[in-house]
This record gives sequence, C-alpha cells and structure tokens, in this order.
Amino acid sequence: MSIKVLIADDHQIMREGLRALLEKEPDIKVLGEAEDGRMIQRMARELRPDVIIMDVAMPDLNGIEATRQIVAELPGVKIIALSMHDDRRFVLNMLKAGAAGYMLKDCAFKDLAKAIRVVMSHKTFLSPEVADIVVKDYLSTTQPTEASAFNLLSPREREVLQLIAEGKTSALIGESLHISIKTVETHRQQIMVKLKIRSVAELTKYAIREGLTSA
Amino acid sequence: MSIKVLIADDHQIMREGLRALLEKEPDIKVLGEAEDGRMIQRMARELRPDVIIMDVAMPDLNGIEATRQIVAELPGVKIIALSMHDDRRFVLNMLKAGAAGYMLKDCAFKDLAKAIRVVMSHKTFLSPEVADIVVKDYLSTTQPTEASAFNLLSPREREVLQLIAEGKTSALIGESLHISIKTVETHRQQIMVKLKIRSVAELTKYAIREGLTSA
DNA sequence: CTTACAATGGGGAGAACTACTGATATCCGG
DNA sequence: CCGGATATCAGTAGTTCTCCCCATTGTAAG
Repeated sequence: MSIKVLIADDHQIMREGLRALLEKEPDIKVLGEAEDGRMIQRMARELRPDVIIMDVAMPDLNGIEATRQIVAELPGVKIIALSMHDDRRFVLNMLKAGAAGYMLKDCAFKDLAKAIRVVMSHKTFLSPEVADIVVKDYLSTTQPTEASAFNLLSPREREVLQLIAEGKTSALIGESLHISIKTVETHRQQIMVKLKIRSVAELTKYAIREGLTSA
Repeated sequence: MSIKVLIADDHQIMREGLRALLEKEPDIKVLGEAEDGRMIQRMARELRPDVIIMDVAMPDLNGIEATRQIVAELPGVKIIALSMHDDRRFVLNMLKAGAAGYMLKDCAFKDLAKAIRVVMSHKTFLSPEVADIVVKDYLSTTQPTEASAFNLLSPREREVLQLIAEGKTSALIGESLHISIKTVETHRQQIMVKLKIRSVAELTKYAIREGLTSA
C-alpha cells in the first residue's frame, strides 16, 4: 500500500523535478500535478490523495487558501507546504490553515521524503529553519494576534517606516511630522524590535512588500 | 561524448530535482551543483563544464554577475538562465551578461533539455515568453539607452551594492569578499557618487529595480 | 607611454543610526 | 478606574555610515 501524493506548484519544471524524485521512492505514488490552488482543490476531491505537496505562492488560489479549504473538506488529507520563503507570516498562516508540515525548497529531498512519512503518521514535520521561526514566535508572543504588518505596527510607526524607506533621515522625518528627532528614533527602534530587523535595507524591502512605498 | 553540465541554484530541492531529470538523459552528465554565484564560478573554473544551468536570483553573487564573470573567463562555457521571473530587466541583463539561453521555471523539462542541446550548437535558446519580451523590447527601443547600473557601476561595485541591499554592514561585506572595510567604504562611496544617491534605503530600491536583489 | 579606471587600502571627522535607560500624557476597553 | 497601547521626549554609549583626504597596483585603451 503506497502513499498517494499530489503535487501543487506553479512552476512546471519544479513539478517535474519533484515527480522524478518522488518516483524513485518505492512506497510513494504520484497521482498527479496541479499548477494552481483551484486545480489542486479539484484534484484532491477526485483523487483522494494521502499527501499533497503544496507550494505556498501560487496564482489564482494561493497555497494558504487552498490548504484551508482542502483541510476543511477532506480532513484526512495531509498537506506539506513547500516554499522558498521562510517569512514568518507565510509559515504561520500556512500552519494555521491546517498544513501538517512546512519545508523550505532549500531543504534536501530526503528531508521531504521524511516529511511525507512523518505526516502520514499524524505528526507535524517542519524543516529546522521553520521550526526555529515557530518556536521563536511561540516564545515571543503570549498571544498570536494575527501577526501581520498592519496590526503589528501602529499607524504612526507605519508612517515613520514609510519615510525611512523613502530614504529620509530621522531629522528630516522629525521635521516632516513635526516631532522631535528622539521620538522618531524611538519609533525606529520599536519598528525594528517588532519586525526583528536590524538594517535600513531590510526595512526598505519590508516596506516595499507591505506596499508602504515602491521600488 | 556526453554534455557536461553544472547546476547553480540556491534551493537544494530545485538542484536535486534538476539533477534527477538531467540524469535521465543519456547524453548529459551532471558534474556538480552550486548554491551561489561564487561557488559556481569556482566550480566552472575547475570542472570546465559545457553548459551551466544558472538561477538568476542567488544570494551573495547573483546569477547575472556570475554569468558575466564566467563568460569573460571561460568563453566556451554556455550558460542557460533558469528563472522564475520573466521581468524584462532580468532577461535583458542576463542576456547582456552573455547567457546563451533563458528559460522560465515554468517551462517543461523537455524544453530545458532542448535548450541545452541548442546552446551546445552555439545558438541561443529562449522560452517563448522570454522571446516575446526580447522581441518587444527590441521593437520598442531603437536605442537601448545604456544609462543603467550595468555600465555605470563596475562589477565589484555591483557586487557590493547587492550585499548592501541585502542588509549587510560594511564590515560583513568586507569579510564576505575578503577585503578590508575601508575598501568596502570606498566602493560604497563610489556607488553613491555614481548613482547620486545618499541613503541605504534608496540604494536598496535601486538594487531591486536593477534586479540585484529582490524585495 | 601616458591616461583612465578598477580595485585595493588607509586616516580622520562628523552625521546618522542602534540600543538601551528613563519619563509623561492620552486614549480606549474591560 | 486601571492596564495596555500609543505617542511624545530625553540622555548616554557605541556602532555604522557618509564624506572628505590620500596612496599603490594592475590593466585596458588611446
């Protein structure tokens, strides 16, 4: 009795590579591949796989949403997220959606094979980097509180972050907002603590990702 | 006489998948894998492959820079870019850097296999979407207006800029490149003078626009 | 062979940022 | 009314960056 697996990823070559690797495993059978969230949802309903390898970032219906819906509909199906990003929002949202595992594309295939067998026994499998994030987050927050930019940072902090990402110095930001430079520095500090970021470059990228400014 | 291939991609599972697929081809031999631009450069020098499958976005030394340097050093080596992005800046910069092909990760493996054989006969191979971009760009611009980073900044400066945009301090960059912090600061200064930019935030955005790093 | 640029390295000064310590006032929800 | 979050401001210390000055080496172009 082999493990029935579905693959969901928007990049065909990734799907083919995964299939080639999985087909080397004697106890794993690949039932099919999907290239977006909607397609994987349909296939899951029809083919009843044991495990779905799910890319997080997909067009149309993303991996997180697809996971949420599939888990609700087919509780027995185990979903392993496979992502390039170790961004904590992705990880946490995916796990909240009901994923049984979260692997980075950075990991070795044997780890993924292991993950498949682990989740089959109703356990959770995280790659080490991801486990790290989950633990850190668990320790740092008594209350999970949705964990996104727009309720993590206060309005004023977002305002300051935007000006930082526009290349302004603290002094200029102070003038612009009619507050003292020390206040700006306090906000800066708070932003970095909250986001666990330690450089302007990464703050800028964060601001771009959050739409506070554009590249 | 089989075709000797190297793989460069920062995601291990992508490398393994590609290797599994390539090893099914009787006339292709995978010599090795690298996870960043610097490593692939070294491996290319030592192993003299026929073809390098090169991811565009890699940490440390990115695919574009690595391509530029490898092509300059080993003119016989054919480089096929393999990227998730069909962003025209990536495509054009990669081709300018001397890549013999540009494939999207979205493509079928048989297309990649075909690309390998095409570039071996000293021709260029582009996946259809990419060809589209190239043609459009060719039609729309009589003169490509070379006023971008890739002839304004020197290779070393681009390298330093990438690391700055990744949030590294000058000290860390110095360690990473095995040069003194003062040299890094000189490069930093040169970059800012050339680009008329005065903050890390704007440098970061510039690097993102030029495809040196991603948000 | 000169000229120009790239890459390397250094000194010094001041600005800017990072990282802590405080404090006070407001407002909002339980 | 109290606790928590937000927003304001200050001090101090250390780090990092910015911006000048300068030099040497190698290499490519003219």
